[in-house]
Amino acid sequence: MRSSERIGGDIKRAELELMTAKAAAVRPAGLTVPQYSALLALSDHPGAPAAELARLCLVTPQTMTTILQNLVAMELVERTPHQWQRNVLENRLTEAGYATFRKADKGAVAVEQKLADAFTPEERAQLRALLQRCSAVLSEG
Amino acid sequence: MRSSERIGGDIKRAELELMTAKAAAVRPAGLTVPQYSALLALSDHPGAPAAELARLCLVTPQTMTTILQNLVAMELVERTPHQWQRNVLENRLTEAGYATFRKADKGAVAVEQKLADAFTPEERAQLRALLQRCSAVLSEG
DNA sequence: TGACAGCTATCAGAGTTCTGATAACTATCA
DNA sequence: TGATAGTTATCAGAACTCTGATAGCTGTCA
Repeated sequence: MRSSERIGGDIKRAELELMTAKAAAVRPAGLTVPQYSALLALSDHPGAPAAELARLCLVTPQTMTTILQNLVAMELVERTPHQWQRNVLENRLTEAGYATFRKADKGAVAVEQKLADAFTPEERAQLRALLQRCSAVLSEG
Repeated sequence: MRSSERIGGDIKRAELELMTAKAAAVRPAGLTVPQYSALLALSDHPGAPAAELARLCLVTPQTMTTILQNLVAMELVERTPHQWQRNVLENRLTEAGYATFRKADKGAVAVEQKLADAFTPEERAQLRALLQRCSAVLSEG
């Protein structure tokens, strides 16, 4: 099997370009892409524990802990003990965190919009269906 | 724009599953995916300097240096000064490096084959064309 | 009540990846 | 010859990411 016949390379390259474009889009807000992803998840799930944010962002809990530590240091996120379960820490956006997220989100949405505009609705549905089949096949075994 | 409408998420998820599957495939050989990628590039380009391997693997030279350092420590790669240009270091697979690469490559190729088999030739061409359009659009601006 | 599974969090260690800055060599061109 | 551009390599710092191991809490079920 020659490299030129491998689908994986095309997926990787597209993901790489996506990350590069998104990184450039959220950098003016002072964020990295994983930090933006965490803020996005947090804006949709206020008070979610780190483990839940990790599932939403497709990373491990350890990774999310690292990301949250940096966001707390930047005073964009607050971690407070859960009212009932003392073992759980609730995460919430601060005022500054919400403002920073909105600024970064404009850039990130622009990237997604640019990507979406490159396809007809039919092509878009086709691409997503094919990608979802990739995910399904790969996660089988 | 809702998250469910974003193409980026599908690309990311597919790439994530691909990395997970490949990681599992090359782990028995004692390699990580980036290490395998470096060995693959090296097997096609014996003696290539780190900068060229970095371009082939779509990473920065600094990253490739880190990867090569680990591979040298594992005695899978040898770095020798270039005969003419003293500034350049040539990288070559050792015997053990070649053996390890072949073992890992079997697993990696199996993953690619499984992925390819999930599509008809027409679908495969379609998917690759759509992904390449993604890359092109994203790297424009 | 006690054992167990499943959730939470965290520490430790390693590998990958980037940006930014620095240095040295080669080749070209004024 | 000397300046410039384009290579190469590397150091320093930071962020992200994983595996593996440990510990506490909650709920269920025997």
